[in-house]
Amino acid sequence: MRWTKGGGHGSRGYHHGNLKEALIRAALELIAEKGPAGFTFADAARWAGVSPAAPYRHFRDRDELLSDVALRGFEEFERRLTKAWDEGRPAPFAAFERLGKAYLAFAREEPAFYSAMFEAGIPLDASAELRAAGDRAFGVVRMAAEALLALLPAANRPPALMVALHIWSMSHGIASLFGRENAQRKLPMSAEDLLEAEVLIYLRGLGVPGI
Amino acid sequence: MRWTKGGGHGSRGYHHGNLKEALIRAALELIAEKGPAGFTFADAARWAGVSPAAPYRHFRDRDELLSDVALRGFEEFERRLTKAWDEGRPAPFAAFERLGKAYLAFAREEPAFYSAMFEAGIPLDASAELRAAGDRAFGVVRMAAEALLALLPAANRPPALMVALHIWSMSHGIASLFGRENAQRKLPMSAEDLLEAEVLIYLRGLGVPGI
DNA sequence: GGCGCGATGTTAAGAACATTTACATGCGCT
DNA sequence: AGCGCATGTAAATGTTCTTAACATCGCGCC
Repeated sequence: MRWTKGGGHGSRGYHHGNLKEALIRAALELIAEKGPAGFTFADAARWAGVSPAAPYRHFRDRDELLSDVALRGFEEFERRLTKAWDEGRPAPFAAFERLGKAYLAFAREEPAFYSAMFEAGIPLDASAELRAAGDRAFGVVRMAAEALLALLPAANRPPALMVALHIWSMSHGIASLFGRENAQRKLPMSAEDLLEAEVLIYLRGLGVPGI
Repeated sequence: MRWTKGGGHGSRGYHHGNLKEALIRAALELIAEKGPAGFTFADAARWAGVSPAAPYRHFRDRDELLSDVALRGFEEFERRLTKAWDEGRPAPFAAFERLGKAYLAFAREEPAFYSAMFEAGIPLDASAELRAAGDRAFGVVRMAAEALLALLPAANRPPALMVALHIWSMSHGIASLFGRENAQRKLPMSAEDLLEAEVLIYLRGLGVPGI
């Protein structure tokens, strides 16, 4: 019946055809509904329409499923950050602002991915793949930091790694405190504006020209 | 037998004497060991030496227990931040640095509290008490921000609330990404140094004199 | 002093979940 | 055609969640 490609979905036979993908989608649905702790292996199986034992053919346990979700999350995250950065066009500073907005947009639009990536307690080195994907995503921010620092005179140019970590921490702090529905606190401004102002002040502190 | 005060602990009769406190301590132990998702109501009961049904006399469900833990966490957090700030002595800037270090120290020394407060998915308005405690803790940062901004000429003085939110987001970002054992990433410097540098650059961007 | 009541714990029981084992199915390859 | 491996099911076991019925204790009141 070829589920893998083709889109149609009807009754199925003994075999599902693409259970692994279906389980990952189920996890995303369920995490989005009730948080990373709010879904069980059995839930995912039910959602996919298979028996409670079926998931064990694809994942050792719930954590491995979550880890796989996190992996795909980092990959999508990297795609979005890369697209937002767009190699620094038309100017590093404008691209940098897009990067921050993309970070927040990802947290808001893909809360299930974000939860699995940062809040589910999955250690980043659960697998080499996961760490590599996380590193690639961070690499985008680091590259952006380098491009921005190139605008500074070499004399007072701080380490790009440090600046990237700073930017990441600001974005992550705002996203996890104020970025989503279950935000911790009402704000007098949008999370986007709050982050933009924060980054702006920070860059002024670095002495980036034109700010 | 007076458990409530007295410290001694021996065999107990039918009643525990102070089960609610014991359950909260149990939750802290277990969260510290295995993360906020890594303990069950039954675990806590076992740890306290009572039957699995006993906790229901004190908490509606697991979330109410976690919420109580978070409440105490915010209270302790506020105490520590207040002590670190020490009314801005000897100078606002030095006190501000202590505040940041106290934030990270709390996340590192009380990971169970920190998890319950920020990562367990307990909404801040689970109870009015919880929100109030959270607001009081944030109030310390806000007060510190106001004191710092007083050093600026009134003309270019940004809103204290915004600055406090910025500081909070930096601290929280660093604490949750790099602050603890299960940190997401190896760092070329300590989390404390990373945060101090970040705040310094930010304050320079604000134009705080003497930085 | 004894009675009774409310608070606090226990036992017991049913449902849901996790996890393993033995079994069933069917796709793909020769 | 038929063999073999991957994939799914069924059933069984142990754990947890949650409620309901019962037990015990502390404490106020007469």
